[in-house]
Amino acid sequence: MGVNRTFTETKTHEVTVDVVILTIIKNKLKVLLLKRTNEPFRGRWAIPGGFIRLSENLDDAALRVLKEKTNVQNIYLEQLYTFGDPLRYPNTRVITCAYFALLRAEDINVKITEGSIEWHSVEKLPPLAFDHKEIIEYSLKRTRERLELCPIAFQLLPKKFTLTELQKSYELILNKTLDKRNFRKKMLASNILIELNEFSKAGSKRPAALYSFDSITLDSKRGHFFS
Amino acid sequence: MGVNRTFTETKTHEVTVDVVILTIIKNKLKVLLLKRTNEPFRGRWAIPGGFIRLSENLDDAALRVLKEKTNVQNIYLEQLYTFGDPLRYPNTRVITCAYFALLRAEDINVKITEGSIEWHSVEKLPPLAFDHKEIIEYSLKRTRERLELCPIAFQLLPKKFTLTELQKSYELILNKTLDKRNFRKKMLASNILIELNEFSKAGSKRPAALYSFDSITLDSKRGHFFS
DNA sequence: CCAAAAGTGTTGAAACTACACCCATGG
DNA sequence: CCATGGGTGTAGTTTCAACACTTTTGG
Repeated sequence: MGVNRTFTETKTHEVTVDVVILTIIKNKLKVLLLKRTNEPFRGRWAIPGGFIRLSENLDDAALRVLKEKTNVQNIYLEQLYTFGDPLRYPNTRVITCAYFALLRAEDINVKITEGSIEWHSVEKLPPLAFDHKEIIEYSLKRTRERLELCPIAFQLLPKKFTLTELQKSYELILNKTLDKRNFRKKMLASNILIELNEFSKAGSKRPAALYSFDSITLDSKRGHFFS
Repeated sequence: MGVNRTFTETKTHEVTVDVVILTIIKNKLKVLLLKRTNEPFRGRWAIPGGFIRLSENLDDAALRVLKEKTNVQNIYLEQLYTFGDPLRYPNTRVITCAYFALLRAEDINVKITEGSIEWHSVEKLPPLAFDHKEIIEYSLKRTRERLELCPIAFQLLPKKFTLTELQKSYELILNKTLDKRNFRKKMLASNILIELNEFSKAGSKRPAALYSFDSITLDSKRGHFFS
């Protein structure tokens, strides 16, 4: 099959889950990377992953990996794609079922130990182990597609946020600037925002109105957004 | 993990590909099913599948399964989702990477041996092995989503087709009726159809204009349709 | 009083929906 | 000549893109 490595067909596959964990920190879209301590690719950065236990389903395996690394639950988690090129992993056949997760920086409950687990800006990734660059890029593409259908950007924002922050998160994900008036019009028209009667003054001069997401409306629209 | 079956953690997973093969026959959306000759689920209908060879990537494995059953190549084939519930397969842990394929009935080059390999209408499926009902339903959902973005319905039609046939294929996939004038307007405006100067008289009274797809335009729009 | 971000409306273009009748042919 | 499916256009609505100035506050 065009592969210049021989395999014993009696040998079996190994199966892992890998999770692309995305968040926004300081106005940058970031991905969580671990520095590998084992061969292969010892010393390279990689997205977190692990073997799937025989008794757990794939979503549970991804949640477990996520929880181990970030200690968060209850976030947006979606199966991304399964990568199974025979050469993606040296010497062994490892098929990985990749997931991606979006979470709020404020919810992350883990010590970022400089040098072994770090957030990296998605637009300047270090050299990565295996095919993890491809996996991260695909997760960004998928996130963009999702965002155009449903407002998953929530998942990246604090519970109370300004419209400018929401717009910034859209712009970071879609990697383009949006028109402020059109953006606000569309968001407010969608009826998924609750205007809190609170104001943020952080960083700005004029206080900005805070909003949160209407989880009830959102649930009722789930069928519409997520089909 | 909420599973009332015990597994030896040293045991390893098996990994298969399963392929949902869809076509249109006699104005019905059909899926290819095989009658299982082995346990488990001996005698039940199932979608074609097989183990992934250590030296082949997932797409190649799906293509191989497809070719074995239908002897066609060069069709629309897309990875669907990976199903890995520990209880989906009795006694063994089998993770399956599901694909779906769309193909023209006229291209299918295989003896449909009544009773062991058959086309079944998707709206009245027989009892199926494993989680194959779920897999088929998910493939229909995905096909609908794709169709709203790009005209993959081509893949189900003969090379020359009438606009009515094209509309019927949309209606079968989307499971709703469409307005004839709006449909034709939109299709013709998209510039992906070539009007052949030929006419079909099959089945109808007035001859209908035949069209084919403009593969050049289609390729150049691939970025637009498929992103 | 000035810098900086918040906030706000209108207009034109494009896309979509709804809707009803005549046409060409085979039998 | 009639039954059958093929073929066509318009008007109202909604959605989207483009675009610039005023307001509020902190310093």
